[in-house]
Amino acid sequence: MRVKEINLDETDLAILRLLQEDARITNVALAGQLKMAPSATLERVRKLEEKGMIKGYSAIVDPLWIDKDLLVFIFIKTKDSFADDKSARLLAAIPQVMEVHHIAGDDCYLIKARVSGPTELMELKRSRFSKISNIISMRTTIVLETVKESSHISID
Amino acid sequence: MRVKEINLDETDLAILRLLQEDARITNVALAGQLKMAPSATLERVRKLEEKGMIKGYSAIVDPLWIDKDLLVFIFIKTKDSFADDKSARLLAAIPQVMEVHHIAGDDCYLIKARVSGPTELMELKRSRFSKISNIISMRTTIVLETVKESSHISID
DNA sequence: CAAAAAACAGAATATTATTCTTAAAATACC
DNA sequence: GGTATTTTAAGAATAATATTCTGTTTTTTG
Repeated sequence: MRVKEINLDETDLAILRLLQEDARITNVALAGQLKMAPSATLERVRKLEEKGMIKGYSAIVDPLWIDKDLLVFIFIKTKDSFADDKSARLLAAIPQVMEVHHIAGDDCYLIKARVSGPTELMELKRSRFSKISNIISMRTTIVLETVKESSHISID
Repeated sequence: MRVKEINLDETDLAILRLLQEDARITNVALAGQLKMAPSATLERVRKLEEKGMIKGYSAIVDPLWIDKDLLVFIFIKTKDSFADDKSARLLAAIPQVMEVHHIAGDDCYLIKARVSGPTELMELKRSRFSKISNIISMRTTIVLETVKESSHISID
């Protein structure tokens, strides 16, 4: 069931595609790609931002350059009741934690985190995760190699 | 063992932080934040881009607005030899597939994908994944709720 | 230490962003 | 269907920023 009324037209979708590809494209270039006047595309982008369809813009930084070589996925089981996301919020507040998903199945949450290596990973678990009293168990999956890592959502 | 020589100074790191937060910040505002002249920050950003520390810039689109409500993580086991990433490349080429990680453990790959719902998920498995002959098994984890999803890497 | 390279600052120039106004298109209402 | 209203687009004018260039300062190298 649709939560949000879908009223994006094909031009809006094209704008989203182009901005996912290059958030720093000039408005003039964007207008050129869409065969529109710059003031019209500017207004469209403004609207997409204001209404929350575009939540922001981010630089894609190569993790190797900033000493964050190790990517891990951590499955966490907590004592939280289903209506309570206190642990999730605590997890989300940890800087190394990039993603917190409430998942179906035995475990409660799937965490994606980036650290510099095993040392920081152990420190993360000992000093940050273990402070969250509702955590019952943790299971870590180590990423050996990343073939694709994109925040790009495919727009039909 | 460091693969890349780390020679980013504190100003470079500050630039990366600011651009992760808002990729569309004007160079003038960036320079203002760093108490530098705009031409100096422009040159710095150019260099970070050229050398690959910044791989690009992306708009963060709210998936709900583009009918991609369902987020799944799929564990895939393949017959690939360790030196062969053919399946991974085929998986990475599928538009709905956002991430492909080679992981340690029983399964070979962890996939992150976004689809509109169970129907598209089944279609993805039947029509795209099953075309990859080396896939032995698939195990899907459904995300019920996302508490945090950021591409933001914490820079110390 | 001297020379070379890298980084910075500031001015000038080019380009783009933004605002405003008007026109056109789409939607809503009767 | 016709009319009124709203939304969207286009284009001109203005403001702001991006970019280039030059000279100076700082850092690195031998």
